[in-house]
Amino acid sequence: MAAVPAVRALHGLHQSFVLQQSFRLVSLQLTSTCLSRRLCSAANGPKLPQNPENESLLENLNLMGVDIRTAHQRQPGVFRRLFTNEKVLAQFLKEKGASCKVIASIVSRFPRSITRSLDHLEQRWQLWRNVFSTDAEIISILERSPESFFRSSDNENLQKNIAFLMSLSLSSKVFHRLMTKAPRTFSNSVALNKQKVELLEDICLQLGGKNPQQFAKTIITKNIYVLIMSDKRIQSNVDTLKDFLKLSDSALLDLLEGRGAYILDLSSEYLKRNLKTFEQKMFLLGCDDDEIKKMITKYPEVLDFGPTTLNAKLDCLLNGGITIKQILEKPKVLDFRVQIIAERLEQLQTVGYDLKQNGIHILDSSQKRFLEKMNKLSAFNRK
DNA sequence: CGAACCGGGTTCTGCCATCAGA
DNA sequence: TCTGATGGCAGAACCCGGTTCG
Repeated sequence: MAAVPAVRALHGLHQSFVLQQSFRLVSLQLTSTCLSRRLCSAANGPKLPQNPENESLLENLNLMGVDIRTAHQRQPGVFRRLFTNEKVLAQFLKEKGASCKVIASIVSRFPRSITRSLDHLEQRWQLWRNVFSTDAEIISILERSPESFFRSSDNENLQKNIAFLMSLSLSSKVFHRLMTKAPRTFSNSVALNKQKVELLEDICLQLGGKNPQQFAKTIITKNIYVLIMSDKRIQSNVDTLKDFLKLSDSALLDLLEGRGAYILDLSSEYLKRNLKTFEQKMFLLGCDDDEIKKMITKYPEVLDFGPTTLNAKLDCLLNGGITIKQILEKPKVLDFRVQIIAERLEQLQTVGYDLKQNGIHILDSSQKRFLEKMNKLSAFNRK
């Protein structure tokens, strides 16, 4: 991971950006004008009330290998524009190392990308390059999610966002991850991001926390997706956990700052539904309210399993001779997928491993560790 | 030394609704 | 009335290994 000296690089960003802007404006305007004369497509005649589609644009997109049907379906308005920059965009991305196939895919999925000017593209790219050390990293994000890069035309907002998110003093590693894995965060308006951070701080204060800034930082560090989730969802999930678990404020705060942060971004209805089915299943298995709550507090990720997955895992363990009590004590054995749990149970049986006596912790180990253990057990059996 | 604890890494877009401005 | 910009939504687990404990 080229985690880039993001912090360092971005420190001087503001000053250099202002300077760059005034300098670049002159040179880029020239380039842009020249390029646009040569490369922009233009429809015949002025804009008509019927908004006819731009023929030369269609031709260009076809040549580029763009999936016109998809593009048309997604943003039909683009096709009626008099001026578009598809050739400029293609050239620009090509210079950054994107293949023709990737460019076609980007335009197919987010046609509005072809409305951006060269000047705009260069500014935006530069802002991203202050976080990433190579063009290739940015291209791979663009390929994955063209919308994240292109949806907003507001470079100033992007710059402000970077500055704001930097001000949260996230580690450079986390910042890099945020921009790589949740690039949408950076096309939110700064106001929205601020509002989301404030929400996290408020939740902390409501629960009697003393350091709201640190709390927000911890939550974002553990779950980089919280900033692209609605306030409604985050608040609802906090409320759901609070209502169900009936924890003290400080215990809930601990939970959220710990593993609980990972389930904050779940769809709130999904979380509620899983909570309900989990509760029902555990009641059926003879657990009481207290045990169920303890298990969730210990291992909140259990709420990330849909009913099918949850039941399959529990049944697999129970059929393998493990008691529900053992699972309550060590819920992390549910971490691995059913297939692995089943395979391990079978392997353990062949070497005569006594799960009742030795405990079930062995199921919660990496493949490497499990294999090592199995080898030892087999060797021991041969003696 | 092995067991147990603990936390970290991966992963998240593509579509829809709404609103403001042209 | 059309378009672009923006916010929000659904969807849904798994694996690894460092460190501490006994």
